[in-house]
Amino acid sequence: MDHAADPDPVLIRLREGFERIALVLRADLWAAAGDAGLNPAQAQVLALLAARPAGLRAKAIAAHLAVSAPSMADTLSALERKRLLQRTPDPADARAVIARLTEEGRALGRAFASATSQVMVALARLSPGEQADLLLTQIKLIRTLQQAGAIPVQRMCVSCRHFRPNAHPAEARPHHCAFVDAPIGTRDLRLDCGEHEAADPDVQAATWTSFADGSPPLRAPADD
Amino acid sequence: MDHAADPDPVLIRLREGFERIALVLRADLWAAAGDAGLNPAQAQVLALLAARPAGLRAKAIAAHLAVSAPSMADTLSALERKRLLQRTPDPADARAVIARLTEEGRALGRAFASATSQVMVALARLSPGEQADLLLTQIKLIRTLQQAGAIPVQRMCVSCRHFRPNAHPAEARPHHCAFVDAPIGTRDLRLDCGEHEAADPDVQAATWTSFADGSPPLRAPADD
DNA sequence: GCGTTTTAATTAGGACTCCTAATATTATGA
DNA sequence: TCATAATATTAGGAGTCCTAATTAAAACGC
Repeated sequence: MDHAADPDPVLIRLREGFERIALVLRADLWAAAGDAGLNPAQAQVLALLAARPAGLRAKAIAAHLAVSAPSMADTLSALERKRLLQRTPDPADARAVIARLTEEGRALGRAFASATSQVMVALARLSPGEQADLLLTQIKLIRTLQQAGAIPVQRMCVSCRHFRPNAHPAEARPHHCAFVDAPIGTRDLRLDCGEHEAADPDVQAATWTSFADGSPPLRAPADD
Repeated sequence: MDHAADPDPVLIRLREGFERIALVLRADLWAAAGDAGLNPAQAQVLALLAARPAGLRAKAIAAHLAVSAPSMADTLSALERKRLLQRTPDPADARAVIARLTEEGRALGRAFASATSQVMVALARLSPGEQADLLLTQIKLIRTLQQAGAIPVQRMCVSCRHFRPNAHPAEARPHHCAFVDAPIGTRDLRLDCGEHEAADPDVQAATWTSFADGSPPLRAPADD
């Protein structure tokens, strides 16, 4: 397998930690989904699409949930059979289909997305500062994974054109969202915001530098 | 579902972050397992048992991987068919079965447990301090989940009778492992140590207090 | 403009996970 | 001792998940 230079042991431990937590997440998902007569794969699709009123292409859903397109076709068929989802042809591309939730599906998806789980109960016992640090670390990891092509582009604040890092230096909520025109702190940063609009690559890079370094914004705040 | 008082939004975001990372972990596992003609469930069993030379009961394996006993029986049968694992009756309890890896299974399991993954590549880009903080946070979460009964007891340093928190205050590696008789830093803390021996509950509680607060050890270091 | 290549989705086929319920067997305890 | 609990497995069934092959539409090259 990979005998070329064993990796730093701390990396293995951190991966193990994530794996342990992932097992609990999966168990939580079985519990929540099972109550509704579904399984984790179906629940994940509902939770994902609940935040996407316009729907998503089958291929994009597969990419977001890290399964193959045929696997996703199976799951979409199961959900359509259960009247929780509809597939319609994409007007912009006759090959593609767009999957949207029905009303019932949307209600279920929202419930899955906001349901309390055992992992959240454990997270609640961390201090607010630890929660903020953890969120920041997750954002860094997700950004790296995204840049490596391991996951599709996420709708995070840090890549949004409405995001103004360190617009209010030295305050508890140093950043700013120009869309809602409100200050935001580290704990408020979204991983999947419905209002996200990707900034230009150059702006994204500059925004990230400012965000990560705590330095003042590098660009004129006039493009909104 | 759970309409009683929506949870703190930051908890949902943190769970989402873990979910994103969990998807990558699963994809990594498919990739590694697929190369060996296995699937994630089988690879997880091999990785778990590779660290348990004495083997583990079927029920315990199921608990560790958060699946039902019949599901685990399926997976164990698949692995036995592939000659990667053997089931033998437990001499201490004629109802129980102990699963052990064959030589081939052990080699594969070790490879899975130490293989580099996309998540580890991303983790490597964090600073050493961030890695230490993240590991500490994971330990806190895992400990809480363990106390809540969401996961079985783990073989972590912080619950081991050989662990001496803050034995070397104000040093880079403040803790100490009496088994290997060496100082250990936060980054060295194990989540699953083969030499783990559970300390008495009272001692565990005192150890945790000292560890989490950074205060000196509360007990006489004479029980080893 | 028209063939070639690429892309999106699905079907086909098969291994296997995962569940609940039921069963056999052994341990535990009133 | 006899009922209860615990361990594992079998039975049955839904559904995930893969790769390979297929259909159809879009994009590209010249």
